[in-house]
Amino acid sequence: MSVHYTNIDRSHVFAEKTLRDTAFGNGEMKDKAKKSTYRISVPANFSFRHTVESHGWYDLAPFRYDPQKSELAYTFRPANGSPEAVRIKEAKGALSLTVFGEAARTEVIAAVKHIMRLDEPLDEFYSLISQTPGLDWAANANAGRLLRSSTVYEDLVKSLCTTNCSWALTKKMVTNLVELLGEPSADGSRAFPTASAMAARPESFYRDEIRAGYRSSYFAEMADSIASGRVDPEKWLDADMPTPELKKEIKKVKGVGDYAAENLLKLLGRYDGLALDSWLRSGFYKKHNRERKCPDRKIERHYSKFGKWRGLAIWCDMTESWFDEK
DNA sequence: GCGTCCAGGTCTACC
DNA sequence: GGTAGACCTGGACGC
Repeated sequence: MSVHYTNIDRSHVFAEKTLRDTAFGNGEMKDKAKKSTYRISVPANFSFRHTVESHGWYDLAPFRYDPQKSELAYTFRPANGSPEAVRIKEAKGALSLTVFGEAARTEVIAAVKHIMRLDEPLDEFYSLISQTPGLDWAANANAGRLLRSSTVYEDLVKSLCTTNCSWALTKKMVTNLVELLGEPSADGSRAFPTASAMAARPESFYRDEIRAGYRSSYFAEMADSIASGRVDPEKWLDADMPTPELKKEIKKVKGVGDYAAENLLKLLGRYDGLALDSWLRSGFYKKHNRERKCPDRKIERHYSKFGKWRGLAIWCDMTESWFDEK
């Protein structure tokens, strides 16, 4: 997911000032909001840091991440209510959640489980890679859970924002969407805009305000189809169809091609596709092909031995250096 | 400061 | 099925 990945600048991981300025919204508003804390257990093979920093999503609004405190904040929208901010922190083999708002406990926990992928079984993947030099690190570190948003719709829009542009532009487009269309929570931070809020804006808004360029018509069309119910991305999560068929379904959304569809499929828990983009390709050339370009077919052959896990295998293979001890 | 070039993924038209 | 060109932005570069 170059998504995450295109031209990613990981120096921001330590951009403490920026994080502190924006981490948890308006302090005064936060003080007035109802505060609840919960604790949820995590699987034995779960790593907070490797999940949060698995790809660039933590750097996109409405996520806020403070690596110094190992704290991830996210503003989401409960099914029937106003947006609420939740802080997620590791706490001795569990996760500690602090919520500012009135959301039901079950709803908060369900959202965090979805975001952090706590119910995703990775034992088979770890067993497969643990004997593979160069990939065994991921099994040892419990890496491989790819952070996702609270809804498939949000991940779909973000995926579109990663296509054909630098990471800086991706961040800008997502930030603009949240700041200009997202509804504020009690702590002042904003949730990702609803499809209805997006559908209410004309194409010119996306071109002039969001700075989405030629993607503007895609945003407008996508939002309209989702708001009207013609497309329901949440159904893709439990779709009872083979991955190639689901990929075709996803690609019906204008603006979503092979890369974006396969990237979204990874966030749905299907790793059959590699989601190749320029960043992954250049990483492969450097690591496995003596820095020389090669056809995608060669990359696909290289990872074919990982079967249905190949998309996760290439991602772990290319991101190992992100977690080198600093 | 201005103009030019380039990278990035998808769509459309064409072969 | 494969390929070329257009789409748009922002960064890099030269002047």
